[in-house]
Amino acid sequence: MNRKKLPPEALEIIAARFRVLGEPMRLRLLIELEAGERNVSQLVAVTQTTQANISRHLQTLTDAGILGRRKEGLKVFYHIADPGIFDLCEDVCGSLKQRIKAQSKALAI
Amino acid sequence: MNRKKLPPEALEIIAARFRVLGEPMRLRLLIELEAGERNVSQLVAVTQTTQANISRHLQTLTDAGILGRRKEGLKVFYHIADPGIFDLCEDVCGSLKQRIKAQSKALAI
DNA sequence: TGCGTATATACGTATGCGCTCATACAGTTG
DNA sequence: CAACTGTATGAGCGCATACGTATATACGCA
Repeated sequence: MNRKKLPPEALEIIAARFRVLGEPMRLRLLIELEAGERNVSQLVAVTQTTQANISRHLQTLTDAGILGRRKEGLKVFYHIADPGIFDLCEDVCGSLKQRIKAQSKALAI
Repeated sequence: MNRKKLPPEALEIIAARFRVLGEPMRLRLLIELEAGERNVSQLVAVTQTTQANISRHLQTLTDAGILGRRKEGLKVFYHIADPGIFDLCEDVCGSLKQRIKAQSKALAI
């Protein structure tokens, strides 16, 4: 890909995507939803924070196209709409592991 | 990978990694450095911002293990230390393209 | 040693965002 | 309709951080 040609707006869009994933609570929600769809109350119960907070994070993730929603009566079920997200996490984890390993070797631990 | 078992600290570390990539200016620097190592002045010239600002971003990227530095006299040359970063960007771009395509289809453009 | 250049850092400011509380909205049930 | 449950949202607070200005540090050279 011709990255050098990317205009500033494109960079901003890409950066925004990264920022969405830059919150532990949102990663927590994604991991929880990887096992299957959940409604808001279920997620609140698992994450031990406010329902308002969860709702906002879910909205952020949905706006980013990462989650999808489905209403069923009073409840709203969220699910992973872009599974590619987990490849990203995998890459990051791999990268981090490699760095830790290199540091360990450097310190001769 | 057993993501469900990831403790909060691990999530914070991963999120921090994403946050580092969540700034357009830093992405700009990474793209510039993809073509080869550059010193600070060269990067300042290309990015049209303050030298102080560039220095800080370079430090952030270096602390994250994404960049490496090499001093040569007065100049400090930075280079990509973790090329895996570009795979991440590639994934994000692919994900975004797919989403845009889906939206286009939905709107019958 | 003194001067100029390249880079880093201290400081203040502004902005964004995550969080909570309270409340509004939507849908179900009596 | 009233009462209740589940979810979204407005308002305000506090913190993190990107940015510019000014200054400090590191290095080469005369």
